[in-house]
Amino acid sequence: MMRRSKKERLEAQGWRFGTAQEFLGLSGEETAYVELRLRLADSLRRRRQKRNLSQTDLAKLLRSSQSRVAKMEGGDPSVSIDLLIRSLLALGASNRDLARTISGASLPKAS
Amino acid sequence: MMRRSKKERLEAQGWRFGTAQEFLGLSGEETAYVELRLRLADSLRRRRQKRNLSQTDLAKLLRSSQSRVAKMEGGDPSVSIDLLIRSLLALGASNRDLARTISGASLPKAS
DNA sequence: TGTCGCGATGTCAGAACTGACATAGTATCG
DNA sequence: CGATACTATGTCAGTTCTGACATCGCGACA
Repeated sequence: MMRRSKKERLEAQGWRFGTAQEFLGLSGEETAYVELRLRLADSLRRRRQKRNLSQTDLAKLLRSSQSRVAKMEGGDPSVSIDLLIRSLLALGASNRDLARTISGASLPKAS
Repeated sequence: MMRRSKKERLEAQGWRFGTAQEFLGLSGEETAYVELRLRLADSLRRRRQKRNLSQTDLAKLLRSSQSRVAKMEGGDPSVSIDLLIRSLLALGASNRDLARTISGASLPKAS
């Protein structure tokens, strides 16, 4: 499939945010996908922290595990967007919230 | 996991749109998830049709199969949001487009 | 120093998803 | 009536994702 290129792996786990096309040639569609993942990941971490939950707490809430939460927040390529979205919803995000995050409004002022 | 309840199956494949909480008791989070899937599915079909592509054409474009495209558009529970999003991106949707779709702006005037 | 809480990373068995194939149901056109 | 084009549905082997577990690093605190 088109999924899971070495490029993406690098991009996603190397460093979280670089905003853009970076130095490797990804098609617009691929960058959009990667950025989407990272935005959701960021949003998840933020929501969790705002609630003063540890990753372990959140894991319990999601019926998942601390390690997976860490991977979600870290933008690990082994995490699907599905899982990110379900987690955000579980944290009380609305569809509108998701939309905001996805379109890039989620990083208004970093920490 | 929280995924794939019989309810969802029914909801998702029974009939496409009912807009709301329907008669089965889904939590807000669950409905949001289901609606999200359906919105993306609808959006995909619309984009494909706007381009005058058959499901087979789109399948080729996505390097997938006609049957999977049919399932994507039909909101089949066996299709992940991941795949829907990747497909929409492949059809040229931007993150902003996705956001619009997700927040519900995607059904302005049906067919 | 020890240990406690928190987060990151690697691994793996089991669950979920995917492409492909077969097949069936429509509608349109000679 | 075929034949053709398009979509829907079921199945399944191969791939990907997921939860759980183990382990490591780091800072705080006594």
